[in-house]
Amino acid sequence: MSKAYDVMAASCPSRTVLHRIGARWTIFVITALADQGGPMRFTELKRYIQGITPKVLTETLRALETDGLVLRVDHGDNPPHVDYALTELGQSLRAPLAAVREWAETHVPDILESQQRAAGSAAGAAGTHH
Amino acid sequence: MSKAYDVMAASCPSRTVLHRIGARWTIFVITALADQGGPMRFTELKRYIQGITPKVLTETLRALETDGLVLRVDHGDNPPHVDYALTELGQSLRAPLAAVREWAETHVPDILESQQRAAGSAAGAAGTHH
DNA sequence: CGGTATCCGGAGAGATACTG
DNA sequence: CAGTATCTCTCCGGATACCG
Repeated sequence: MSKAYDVMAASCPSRTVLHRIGARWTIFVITALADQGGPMRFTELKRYIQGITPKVLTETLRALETDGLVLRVDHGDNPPHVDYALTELGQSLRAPLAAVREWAETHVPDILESQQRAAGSAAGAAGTHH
Repeated sequence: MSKAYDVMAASCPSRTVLHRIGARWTIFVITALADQGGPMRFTELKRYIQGITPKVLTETLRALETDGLVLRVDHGDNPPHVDYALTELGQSLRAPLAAVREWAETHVPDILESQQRAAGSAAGAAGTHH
C-alpha cells in the first residue's frame, strides 16, 4: 500500500503541517517545554526563550494549542496563573525537533565557514563580470 | 563544560542556522536529494517538488550552496547541464529532516482533528463574548 | 535546459505601549 | 501575571514573462 500523505504532492495537507512546524518560533516553544520537562508559565517561557516578544509568544502558543500540541491550563486566580504543557502529540514532536536543534547547534561553525568562503569567492569574482 | 552554542540565547548564530533550515522550501530540496540518493538536475527537482516555482527553487538552492549543504556542478554543455547533490554536511541533515517529514506525514490526521475541534469550540463560544 | 527579470501582495515578525 | 492593542515594515513567496 502507498502512503496516505506525501509532502511532495502540491496540495497535500502535510505541507500545512510542515508549515506550522517550520514557523519561526514553534521549535523554541516545543523545545523549551521539553527542556523543562513540565508545565511552564507564560513569563517563564518568555524568559527562557530569549528575545521573543509577548505578542509572538501568544500567537505561537495559540497556534500550537489549536493544533493540539500544547495544552493551556488557566487556573483562574488573581493574579492570573496559566500553565502550558506539551500534549502527548506535542511530546511526540520532541525527538524530531531535538534532532534539528542539536544539528543546528553542532554545525554552526561549518555553516559560518561555508558562508565566509562563499562571500569571499563572490567578492573575488566581483570584478570578472561584465 | 558548557555548550558553545545555545538556540535559546537571543544573539546566538545557531538561530540563523535554524532560520535557514526552517525556510519554506529547504526541507523539500534536502529531502528530494535524499530520496533520490544521487545528483539531480534543476528540472528534475522542480518536477519532484510539486508546486515550487523556478525562482524559489533557485533561491533555495543558492542559499543551500552558500551554507555548504548542496553542491552545484555545472557541466557547461549546450544545452546546459547542471547537477545538484548533497554535500557531506547536507547528508548529515538528512536524518533530522527525514524525522520531521515523517512526523508531519504521520500526524496529519491528529492535527486536522484538533483544528476541527478548535474551530468548533470557537464557533460555540462565539456568542459568549462581550 | 537552466535559469533571470520584474512586479506584487500579504502574512508574519518586530517594537512599543497599555490593561484587567 | 498574562496577556492586548497598534502600527510599522520587511521580505518571502508566488505569478508571469523572458533569455542564452
